[in-house]
Amino acid sequence: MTVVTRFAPSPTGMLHVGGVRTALFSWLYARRTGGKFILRVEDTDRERSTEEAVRVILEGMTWLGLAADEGPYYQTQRFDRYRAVIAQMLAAGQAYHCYCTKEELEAVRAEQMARKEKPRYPGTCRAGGTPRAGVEPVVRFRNPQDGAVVVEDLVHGTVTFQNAELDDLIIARSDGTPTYNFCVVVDDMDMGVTHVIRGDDHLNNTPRQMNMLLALGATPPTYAHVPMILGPDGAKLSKRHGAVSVLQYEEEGYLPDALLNYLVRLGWARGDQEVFTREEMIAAFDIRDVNKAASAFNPEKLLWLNQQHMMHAEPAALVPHLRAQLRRLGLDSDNQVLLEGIILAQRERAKTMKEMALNSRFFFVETVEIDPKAAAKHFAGGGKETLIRVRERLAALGDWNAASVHGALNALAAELGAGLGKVAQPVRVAVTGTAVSPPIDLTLGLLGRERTLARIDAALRSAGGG
RNA sequence: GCUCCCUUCGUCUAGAGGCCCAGGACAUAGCCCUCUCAAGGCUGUAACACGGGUUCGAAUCCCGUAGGGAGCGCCA
Repeated sequence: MTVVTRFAPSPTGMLHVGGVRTALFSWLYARRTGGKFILRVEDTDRERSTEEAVRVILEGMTWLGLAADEGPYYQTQRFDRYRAVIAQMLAAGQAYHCYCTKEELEAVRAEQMARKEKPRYPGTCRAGGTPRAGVEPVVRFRNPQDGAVVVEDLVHGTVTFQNAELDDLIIARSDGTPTYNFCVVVDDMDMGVTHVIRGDDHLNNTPRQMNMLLALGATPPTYAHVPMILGPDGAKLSKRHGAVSVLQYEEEGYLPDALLNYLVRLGWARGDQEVFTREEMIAAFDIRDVNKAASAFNPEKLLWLNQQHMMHAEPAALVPHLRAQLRRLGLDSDNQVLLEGIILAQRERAKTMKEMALNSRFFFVETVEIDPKAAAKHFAGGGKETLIRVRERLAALGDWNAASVHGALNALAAELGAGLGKVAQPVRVAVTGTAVSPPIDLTLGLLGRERTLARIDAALRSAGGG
């Protein structure tokens, strides 16, 4: 049997890392087993669903490279089908009309709570409700009253629910629209979903859904309820910490593969391996190995992993990411050699592509502004004189590349009887404006002779007569 | 309140009765390397929630307790 998984987000909020991780698990499981991955947008709550949220879901999935084999389906486009199934269940006696009003039910609930009982529908209309003037009935599913439902969950193991604990849930509102638990059941059945991978906040819904599936003559899928992701402080993920749109990670300069790698390791591991390529993840992942406990989102580790991916990636593959970040700064270049050179020089000193772009601005601007503190430290005490001599040597260089620059600076340092630092720092400040940059030879090699000399001249002028 | 779920270093995790006075990673501290910053290497601090069992032997099995979470909606 071919595995069919699905990701079914509801567009009532931003797609955040929690949703992305369940999507990732579903996608990985499908890829791993050679199955099919479906995207389904659960937009039956028309008041809270937004176009914007749908857009983030679609763009986010694309950015992450979690392509769906089928879909996106929209539940709002399947209302006819839901209505037909409801009619069928009504006719078969598997569902019934309930004329109780919200007010009455709320009163009952309050009493039950006062008596410290589990609030539940008392079954007033189960034996046959009486139509009342002015009351549009809802439709309830006739849940079995005896026996138990056993969920063989792939991550939690066997979980048993007594039917006596379950009441008759509403599957259609008084305005005729179907409710969530019912739509899920019909969709999973119609779409041939074999494995439902979702957040464990749905574990309690599972027995009801299974009962409906059974009533409809369908075989319930296999379930896997994965733990939630907590904020960095261990509290539930909310807008206040961590729960930002996935697209925000793109803006911040994270690589999709790094985010995915981080997320897959939240609740799952294979021995001691930390860094996974997409292919390695697919080859190693099994939903059965996912942990049961919730885990806290750790931004520092994500940062570390992002850098790991930056360092392991082909420089050419990072060029589009660098350019995208440069454009955000109002800079750009199509010089492939320069861009790849910068990536090679900067990737071990930046944790995100955004940071890399920020640190590389001096390669793309005409003139740099020199940090006064850096100037004070490195142009004083002979620094300026050193700079003059460096300029002479560099101007006289035949070939201009990292190796020749390296040779010239080293030779000068040796002649001065000083460490390379004495020579490199003044130059670094002059050409980059700060005391921090990639190795000086690489930096000058990429910058080019013209700009290097011009910046040294400018620095010399600004350093004045002192 | 009731039902269901969960519990190894600050964080993510390895661990499926002896290999564990608990291993790796992030973070953190120190050292090394070094033209700056990094990256990298080495070393350190740091955990089996608690209490009972079962067993020759338990982080691993069982039962409680505590703590956390979810559900109990004409939300998804």
